[in-house]
Amino acid sequence: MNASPRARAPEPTSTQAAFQARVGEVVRSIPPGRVASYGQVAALAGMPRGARHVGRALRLARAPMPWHRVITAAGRSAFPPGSVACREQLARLREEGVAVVSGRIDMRRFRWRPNLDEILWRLP
DNA sequence: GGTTTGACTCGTA
DNA sequence: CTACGAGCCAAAC
Repeated sequence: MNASPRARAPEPTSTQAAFQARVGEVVRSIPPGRVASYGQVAALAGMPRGARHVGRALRLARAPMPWHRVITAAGRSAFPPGSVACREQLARLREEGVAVVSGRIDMRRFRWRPNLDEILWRLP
């Protein structure tokens, strides 16, 4: 056994792990050519006001996932304008056919609208 | 313990 | 249209 609990490698609690796993499921469900806001992903992952936590979950994510399809509710990249991450995100979205005008995306056109089944599948 | 931080959001001006 | 502030909540100090 591990005699020193403090020596244990930093692992997420079951709650965090569950949330992060759900974020991963939701994000991987976003089809190419569509985008979702952080708040939308948070709600679908079971945390209605956890928009900020989605960002962290994506940053800490180990498994590859289409993180570039998650943008702010205002239709912009959450990364600083002009940053490498921002440009890569917008470039990836453009490759998928998402129109990016002045660093902005029309959420009314490109926002992912999961059908009822997709929503129900990830309910607890 | 309290305080700050952050890949956010929303209302108000 | 942009700007600002309050609200949000777990992690990191």
